[in-house]
Amino acid sequence: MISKDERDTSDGEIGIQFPQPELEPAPETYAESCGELDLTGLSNAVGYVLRRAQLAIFANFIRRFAETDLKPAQYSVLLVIRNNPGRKQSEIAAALGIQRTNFVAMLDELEARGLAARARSCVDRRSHSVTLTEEGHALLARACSLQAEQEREIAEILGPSGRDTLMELASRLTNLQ
Amino acid sequence: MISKDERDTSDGEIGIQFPQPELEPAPETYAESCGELDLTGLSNAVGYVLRRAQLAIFANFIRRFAETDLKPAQYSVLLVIRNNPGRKQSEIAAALGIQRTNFVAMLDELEARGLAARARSCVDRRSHSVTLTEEGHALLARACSLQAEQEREIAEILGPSGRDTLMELASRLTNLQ
DNA sequence: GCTTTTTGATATGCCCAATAACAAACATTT
DNA sequence: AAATGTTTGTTATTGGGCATATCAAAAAGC
Repeated sequence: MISKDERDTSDGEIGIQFPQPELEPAPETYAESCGELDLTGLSNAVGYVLRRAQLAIFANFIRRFAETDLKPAQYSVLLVIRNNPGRKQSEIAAALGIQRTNFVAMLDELEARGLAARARSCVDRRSHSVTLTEEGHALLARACSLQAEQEREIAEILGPSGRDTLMELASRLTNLQ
Repeated sequence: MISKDERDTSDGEIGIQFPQPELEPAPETYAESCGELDLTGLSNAVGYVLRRAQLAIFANFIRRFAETDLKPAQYSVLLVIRNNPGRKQSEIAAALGIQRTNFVAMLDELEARGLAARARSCVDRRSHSVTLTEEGHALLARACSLQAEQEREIAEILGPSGRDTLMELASRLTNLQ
């Protein structure tokens, strides 16, 4: 450890959890090798590659969805609400794999933006029936077409059958214990 | 919006950014439909499916790596350091797509745990050459074998060619703009 | 009636990522 | 050599995502 007294300061760039997909043979000498770094072991890791791909897609999503100011998570919430109107807050959250407790703030924001609405259930006065507002429907419609564009771009990169294959293979991994 | 005065309280379960991969036909009636929710649009989204898969792999990773107390990000850092010993702190960070600024704390912890070490470079007194300690090498060796096990499990699920295909397809997406 | 469970909510903490600002060391220019 | 600019590691701060513990109101079970 280097003492806190001998330190400097300045600043940054991107920032992702896992390395860039650039692979080069490893330097056999100890130190002063220049150029790209060796990423052996990472570029071979399925988790690493999938994460990189997923982050790229999300970044692309954010860019495409800038006009809607929707993040992937918000988009997914709106979608599920639209497809399951009137469901309980906790049901929507569970379907999304989001904890009830963390879903509160998400819904708060969507509600504050006038996209979704809570209503006390007549059947069970504890629960809230969640629905989309008209603005919610309108924005989601726009968002869906944006997402369709993204899917089209992805399909172009992977090829139609490539896309299907990727979806099928990735789906299998969801059941990993 | 429901007033803050009419509220209750309790608790949680899993919690992932995106919905579960269970798809069922959508309910055409407005409210009281029971059973699984309709996830149309999400289960068709490449980003969603990839994220679910990646999270499953990471969760599996955490479980497998419990004995090492290494998170995926830490494992990746140790790997890159081992493969590129003596490199500057900022080089390691950049290779991992981590910002210099966020890499400091990560390295701090690895150093505090005696797994990695910083050393002032003789060439450039600003920079720190990063290396693994002996314990770092030992732990990483163990970790690598754990990761190999995971890759084997994944290959079993995907089939040998399936794994290759997935890696190839996912890699292509990394270049999405 | 009493107890347990469900539901929405609050508070809090951790991890990861982004941004701004800084000081020391270097590099460049004149 | 002095002034200027850049790189490097660092701090501080912020925000998002996820987890946990706890709570009160309502409902369900006994």
